[in-house]
Amino acid sequence: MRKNKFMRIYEELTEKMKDGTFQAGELIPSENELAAQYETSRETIRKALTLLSQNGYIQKLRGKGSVVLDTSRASFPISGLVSFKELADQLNGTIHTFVEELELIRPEPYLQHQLQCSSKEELWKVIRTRAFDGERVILDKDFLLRKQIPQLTKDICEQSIYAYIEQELGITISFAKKEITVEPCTEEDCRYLDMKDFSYVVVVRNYVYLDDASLFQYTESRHRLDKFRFVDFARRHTK
Amino acid sequence: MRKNKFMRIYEELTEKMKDGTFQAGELIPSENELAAQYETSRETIRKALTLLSQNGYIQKLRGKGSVVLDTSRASFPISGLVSFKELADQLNGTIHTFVEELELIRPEPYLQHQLQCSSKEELWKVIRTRAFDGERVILDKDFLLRKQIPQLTKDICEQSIYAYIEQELGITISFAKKEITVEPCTEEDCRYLDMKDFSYVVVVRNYVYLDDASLFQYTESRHRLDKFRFVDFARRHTK
DNA sequence: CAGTGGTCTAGACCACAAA
DNA sequence: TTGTGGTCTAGACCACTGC
Repeated sequence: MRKNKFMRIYEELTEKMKDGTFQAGELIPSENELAAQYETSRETIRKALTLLSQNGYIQKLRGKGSVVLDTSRASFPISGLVSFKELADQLNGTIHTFVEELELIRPEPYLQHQLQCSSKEELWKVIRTRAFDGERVILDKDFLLRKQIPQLTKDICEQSIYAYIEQELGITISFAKKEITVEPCTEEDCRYLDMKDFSYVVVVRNYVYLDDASLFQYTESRHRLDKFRFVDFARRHTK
Repeated sequence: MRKNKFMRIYEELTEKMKDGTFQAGELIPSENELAAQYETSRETIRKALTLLSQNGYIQKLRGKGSVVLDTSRASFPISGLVSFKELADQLNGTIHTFVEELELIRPEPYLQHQLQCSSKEELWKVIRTRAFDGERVILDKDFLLRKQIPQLTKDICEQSIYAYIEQELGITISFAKKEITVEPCTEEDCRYLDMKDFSYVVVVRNYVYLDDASLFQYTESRHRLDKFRFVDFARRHTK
């Protein structure tokens, strides 16, 4: 057995919701029934169902059962840790990524603060633009610690840095903090983006942490106003 | 005993992180130690620690322990389900809420779609503006189903609809979906807000669901560009 | 090696919903 | 009353960390 049991059950159940075995609005089998079906304990089933609930697939109702939620209606990126590539895959229009800059730098004070590192640390600085249907509307500025990512190439940046880090290097991203504001556009925005008459950009600042709780990437994603969209699915944990 | 044991432990531990008993960067006692201290089973301790981890207080490290994260740096609203009142309590400036409209309506097609209700359903329509330091910068439009909220008064709307619903009516809000976009301002925005020269607003659409998975509130919160800020803390559940 | 967190089990009792 | 999900227990074995 390669995977955790509860994860396997989680995946089998999501499959059944996608292929229509379980329809939105219906109840799935009870925890006891599932425990019997999968020949496991109820706590293990509960772990799988908790995951389903946290990811918006079901809603547990005490005394009644677990109802399947309508996920088709929303197609929300589940809980916001979504890379550009994943997003692009979901869309139709023609999308291109241009690597504008790729170099090693020493951080100035602003970056030292954002990345909580010293001025001696070497940093990868990657600037990319994203074009939808020929218009450059997103400017992505990534800063990564050299000590964790020894090598970075233009090719990798054109694909997905994220995928490279996780799949090739085997580094696991654990959590991220996002901050969204709207700010006047800078000279840099005007240089790289097709700003039209817009004089503001939506700035998404992303702080990415690893499994060992160390901060390792700071990303600034700057979007032209009219092309920005963010979806979030928030579930209550604490009463 | 009024509360769940794991919730009591969760709260005691958050206390210790706030009052400095546990410092950021340090390890908290191991699960076995905590189980002994609190005279409970390890699984119950694990439930409390899982909550702490999901809410950004600690990071669990296999083989090592659980380290306390630095929450002071961010002061993020935990996972995005934050009412205006909670936010206001955290800020310093003078803040006022004005109830501009409060009435019962029948939904037009757009609202029928957003709330998934029929045209015969009665709806509360509440329009409020929020002023920071004398400037009206947020326009909140709330739509609630009459059948769930029989009575609504100007007083309640001036305080917190959210608090009224949860505390007075005993209805529990379970989860919410958020959508953030930037849109040209409408005539309504100009009428109610001090728009200055801004011709766009940040629109946050909120779909609020109850414990029984029924949609019950649709809220549109419209912010002047320069006063908008959103913070999100996303943790990875699925591998 | 000992200690950590991650998973899993087979029970138990509870609060709640529906018939 | 029966069946549901929610909580809790006292064990067990595993994978990983650090010494």
